[in-house]
Amino acid sequence: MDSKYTHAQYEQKLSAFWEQKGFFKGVIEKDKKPFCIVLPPPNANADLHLGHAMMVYEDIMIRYHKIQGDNTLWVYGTDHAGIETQFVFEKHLKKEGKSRFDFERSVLFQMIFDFVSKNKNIMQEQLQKLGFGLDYGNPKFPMDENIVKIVHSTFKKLFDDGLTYRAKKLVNYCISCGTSFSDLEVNYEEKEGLLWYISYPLRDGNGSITVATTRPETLLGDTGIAVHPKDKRYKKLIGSYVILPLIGREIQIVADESVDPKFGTGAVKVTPAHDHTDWETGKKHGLMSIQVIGTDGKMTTEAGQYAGLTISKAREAIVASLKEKNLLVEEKPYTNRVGKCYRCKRLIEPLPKEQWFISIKPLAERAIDSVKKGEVQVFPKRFKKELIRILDNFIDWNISRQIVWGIRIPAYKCDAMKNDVCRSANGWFVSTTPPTNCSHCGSESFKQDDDTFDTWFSSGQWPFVTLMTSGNEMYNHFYPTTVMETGHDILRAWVARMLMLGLHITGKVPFKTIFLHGLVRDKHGQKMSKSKGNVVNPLEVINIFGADVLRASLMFETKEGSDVVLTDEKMIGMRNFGNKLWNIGRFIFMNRPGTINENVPQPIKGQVSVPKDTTKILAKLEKEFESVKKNYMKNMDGYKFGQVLGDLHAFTWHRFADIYIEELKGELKKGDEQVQTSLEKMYLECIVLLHPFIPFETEAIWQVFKGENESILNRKV
RNA sequence: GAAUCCGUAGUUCAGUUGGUAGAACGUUGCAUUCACAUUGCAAAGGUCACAGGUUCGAGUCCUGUCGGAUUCACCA
Repeated sequence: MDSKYTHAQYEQKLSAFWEQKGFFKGVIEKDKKPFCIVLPPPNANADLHLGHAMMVYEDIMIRYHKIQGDNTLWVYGTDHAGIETQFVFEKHLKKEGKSRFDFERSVLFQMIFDFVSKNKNIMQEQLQKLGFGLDYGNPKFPMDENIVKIVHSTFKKLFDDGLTYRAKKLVNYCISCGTSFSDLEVNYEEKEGLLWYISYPLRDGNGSITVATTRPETLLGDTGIAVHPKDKRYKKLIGSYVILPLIGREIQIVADESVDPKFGTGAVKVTPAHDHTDWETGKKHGLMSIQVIGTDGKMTTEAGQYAGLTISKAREAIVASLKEKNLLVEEKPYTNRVGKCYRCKRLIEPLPKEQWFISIKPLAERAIDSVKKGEVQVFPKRFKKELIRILDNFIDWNISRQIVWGIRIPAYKCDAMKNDVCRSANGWFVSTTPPTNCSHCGSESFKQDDDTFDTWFSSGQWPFVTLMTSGNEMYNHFYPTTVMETGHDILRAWVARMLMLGLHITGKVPFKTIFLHGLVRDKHGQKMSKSKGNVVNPLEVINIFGADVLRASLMFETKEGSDVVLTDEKMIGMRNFGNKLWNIGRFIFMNRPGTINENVPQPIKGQVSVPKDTTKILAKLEKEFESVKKNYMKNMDGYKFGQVLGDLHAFTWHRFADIYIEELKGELKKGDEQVQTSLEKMYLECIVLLHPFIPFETEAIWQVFKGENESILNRKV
């Protein structure tokens, strides 16, 4: 053995060894206890980052349970990450001076597909570098044909169960590009403009109320006025009506907490059809939504005498009329943030568009029930309350996305609408196979919804789609999965949805336990982000220190579920620990019976060497180790991995090496067989216990002692 | 604005139903023909954020204040 452990010499070799031996291949072993984790699929659009490295918790559990003799499966897959991937891909296109509008839908889809396929391979290599024992031979991707099929049938079931509906929602619409954009694609900029103060007369003739707005032209679509419920100025007006200037519509004054009494006059006009906040306010108070601006950028017929005018012309005309009628109280300069199209830089217009929604309530109730009953356990415990709160407040889920890169919604709209059934469904029908005619009236005139599913709609089905597509036997054996391990930041976006969809589609919880890890921070406690420039690249760390050091550093001195601080000092400490571990082995190995040790120390002159009671010392050590092992099992099963690594670190280094080996050093060197075999046995047991945390080095040590073709993962007990 | 978490040694963090304050790194001193200097031995270093309360006893439980972080909402 060398005097130092060098990771570069072993890591890649051992990754290949494990893969070639097929230790992590998904197979059913009926006589063993199943233990299954589904990997939170990384987005196949960029390099590995520390968030992925945190999934080391899963590898620890998989390796631990494999060593315990369970039938383990860690499902591998990547995610298409709809909007984000399309956004990343368009950045690449932009470098070539192109945009998505230069391509047909199908061509664009294929281009992104190819881009993602290439990235998927890179992602796999990088996960292997971390030592992750995934079932790489059976990768999953949402665009796989068999997965798309299940996602389609999930939608059909929800549709048939009456849990989907069509409703309007505001989208970020660009009039000049003629399409809507995701939130990612809207750039907010400061813009100097005016704030207009407009007077709305009260219906009962007792005065008026003045509102401030940056968009007077949307006045035509006003369906309410909102004030803060505690605002003394307006308290007595809540519930009364005003006459909408120029139009004459009677609209009500409502109280809403979201209004800031300090802004403008403390009273705001509510235009649900043309403003995101107003949309929410309108929904809360049951206000109508009247669309006065069309997708062509011109005023609609709802705008009465202003119909057909462009937005800016309408604004001028309306301000002029208000002035004339003495309803314009004031004009003040005002700078506000406006959304601009990232492509053409023009103003984004929030406009209502029909989309698919899922009724969450019945799904959420069932999910809450399963959490409360303990059908699904949550670690750390504090997130149980959080999860219930999230499910309780879950609003209906809009699953339509106006992008190409995604699973296209299998909903079709009939143009003919010949019979009543057809008309009652508004002409929509859902079919999991491409239809040839309308399922209501038989008409051949229909077209498919242009929209794709929200990414979370498919990833929300991930646990069961990945197992179902591996065959019925796999599904029956491994579902519900044992643990869902992920970051607590996606409890709402992902975990809650998996729970709801899993329960509705399969009738079972998708996982028995939820284990949540924290975020990685720098030494100042700051969240890592590219803009702060404090990002640690895991691939770099692996190059310098090795994957074992990265893994151990993420685990050492952390409490389950809390955030992790990753510093150079910690990584150096873990590297030193790895080296110590190696040298303990080296020392025991070089004193194996039969090996000649030339360095047997001579007794120092004048000092009487007292013979040691080695049996007694070894018994004491054995007793100490028994308690370490007992705590190990308890804490591993209780998800206290940081604690476990800390205990093993302290025991192997500061008890086993510093105290006992130091004490028995002389005996070991003199060739005391009992001492040597006892220490070697215990050392190798420690190596096995440490394997889930430090897989490469422990395996390398194992092979030194047991032979090159041997592995901790299939050792004979 | 709401919810949650956190505040313990110079630094990063443990502290498991309340019972004498712990580790790692750093610092200081000592040790080298020794498996390991990526080492060993030893030492110094804490009003447990602050103020109340419960208790025989509080780092731990309760209330409030201050400071930090995250998530959600919002910026007309």
